[in-house]
Amino acid sequence: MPTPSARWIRADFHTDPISLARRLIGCRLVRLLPTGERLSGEIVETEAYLGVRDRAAHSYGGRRTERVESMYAAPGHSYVYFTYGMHYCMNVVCGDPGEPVAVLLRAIRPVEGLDLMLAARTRAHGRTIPRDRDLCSGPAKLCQALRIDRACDGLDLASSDALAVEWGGGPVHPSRLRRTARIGVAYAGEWADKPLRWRLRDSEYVSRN
DNA sequence: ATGACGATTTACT
DNA sequence: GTAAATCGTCATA
Repeated sequence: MPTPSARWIRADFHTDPISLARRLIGCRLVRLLPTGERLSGEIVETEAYLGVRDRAAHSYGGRRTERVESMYAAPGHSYVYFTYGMHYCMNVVCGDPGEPVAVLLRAIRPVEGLDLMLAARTRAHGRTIPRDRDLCSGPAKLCQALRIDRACDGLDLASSDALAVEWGGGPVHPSRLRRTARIGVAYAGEWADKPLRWRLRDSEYVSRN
C-alpha cells in the first residue's frame, strides 16, 4: 500500500461502490482552501449508492439531470448536491466511466485545521460547537466544516487543487468495520434496508449509533 | 407555472 | 421521541 501521504490516482477510484465504500474508511479526505489552508480528516463512515437499479440513488432509473450530471463523470470525480434547502453532501464517483454510481461521505474524524472547521461550523448556524466529535459527524456537517459546496461539484479528486483523497492509515481490517442500512432513505422501498453503510466500529466520530 | 419533496441538522417537548 | 427550518430540483400540467 502507498505511503500515508500519497494521493489516490484515477485507478484507485475505478472500482464498484461497495468496494470503494469499504476502502475509503481509514483514508484521508483533504480540502485545500483558496487561501492555501489545508483541512483534512480520516473517513469513518460511508454509504454506497448503486446507480440506476438503486431506488435510493439520485441516478435511479437512469435519471440524468443537471444536478446529478457529475455522477456520470469518470471515476474519481466529486458529486456534491444541495438538499433540504440548506445542506450540501459530497460523494465520490466510482465504477466504470459513465456509470452513475458513487459513495457518500457521511463522517470524518477531524485531523488538520480543527480551528477553521470550528469557525466554519459556528458561522453556519450561530451557536458554537462544543465537541470535536460534532464537527464532521454527518454528511452535511463535514461539508460545512470543510467549506464544500456546489462550487466543489464535478472536481477531479485525482488532480484537483481543492479536494483530494490520501491513503492515510487505511484501508482498515474488515473486523474493524460495522455494516448497517443506509440513513434517511426510507422512501426507497426494499432498497432502504439493504446494508450499504459502513462505519468504523469503535469511532466516536460517526453520525449516529 | 406549480406543488411536493428531500442521501439533514438542530432544537424542543 | 417530534417538528421546524428552507429552497433547489423535479415531475406534472
